[in-house]
Amino acid sequence: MTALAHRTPSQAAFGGVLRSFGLIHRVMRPYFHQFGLSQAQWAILRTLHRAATEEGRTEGLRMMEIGQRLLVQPPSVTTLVHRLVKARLVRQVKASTDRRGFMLRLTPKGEKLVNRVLLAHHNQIRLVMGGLADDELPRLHGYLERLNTHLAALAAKIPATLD
Amino acid sequence: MTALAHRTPSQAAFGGVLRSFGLIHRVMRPYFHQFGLSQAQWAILRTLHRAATEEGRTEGLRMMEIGQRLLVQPPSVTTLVHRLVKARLVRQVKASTDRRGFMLRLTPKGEKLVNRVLLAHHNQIRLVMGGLADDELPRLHGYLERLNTHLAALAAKIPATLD
DNA sequence: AGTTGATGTTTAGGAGACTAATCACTTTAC
DNA sequence: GTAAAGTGATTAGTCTCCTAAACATCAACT
Repeated sequence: MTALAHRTPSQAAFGGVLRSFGLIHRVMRPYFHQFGLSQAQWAILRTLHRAATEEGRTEGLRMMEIGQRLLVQPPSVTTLVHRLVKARLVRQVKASTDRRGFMLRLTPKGEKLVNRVLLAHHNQIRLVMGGLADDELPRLHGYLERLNTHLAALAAKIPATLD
Repeated sequence: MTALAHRTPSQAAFGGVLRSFGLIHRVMRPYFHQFGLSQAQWAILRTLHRAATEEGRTEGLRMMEIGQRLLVQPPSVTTLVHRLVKARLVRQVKASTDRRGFMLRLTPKGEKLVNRVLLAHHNQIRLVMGGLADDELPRLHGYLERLNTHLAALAAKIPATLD
């Protein structure tokens, strides 16, 4: 009918990101389920593992830090971590200097599970991203990185307008 | 420590998509909130509007069809639509031929709201995707389209293995 | 020392997503 | 024409995420 039926480049790319996420979620859910994990739970385990092995944060991470890295609010971290603690994959270590909070670390059981997942992860991610050629992946990543920098600035600005 | 700390191109691009989605969600939530909508509710209204105006589906869409288009399972559609019906934005029309289901259409109030959102939408999406130049957006979209085709094939294959 | 304010986490309540099971109808097959 | 299989939608129960409000502790100022 009208010529406005066509989507602009912005809208097409925007929709592409949303759809990619939805499809990735669909593919990754059964994968994580193999290990008895959800995507959100894996994200926390991986974050703790990375902090310990790649950043030397042997004392662990605070709840808040995890939330910031995963773009998730504190209450979400609370319940998620609570389940992981019950499953003996994560433990809370009292910080002697500040009795409000504590540090989160992987238990030996948690580390073992993370290593088991990591063994399969390389191939799984390659499978998921297999629609693109080796020289295209860095370009896609480059676009997304710049988009994400822009989005982070936008996201940081918006809550301030509600004051 | 180890050389394995670096992420592969697949992992970097994969993480980029997840982060883009998270940041987009953060930016779009308050935007939709202006109109009293959530992102999921808007997706349904927009889907019904597109079907009616661009596809000539004046009779409306079935619950199932909405779920398929939005990559969402039937129970999610049920509760979401129920709220929109209560808000008088959507109505269920009995299909005379099949008494199991019904067709969903926008009410006049719903159409008015969709048009009001669409007025702002162009600019909002441009703002969100503003981190990229005009000639980059189609390239990003191209990559995502091919990725999504690949992912859709993967997603279609996986549930079959559970039979 | 004692309020005041800032910070870290939890609680309460709600929306959106899922799976598995159920209900209501249609269609198919005997 | 009735039983069986299939299809459209809902219910029940769980998980993840949110905002707003409470709670607990720390820091700072008088």
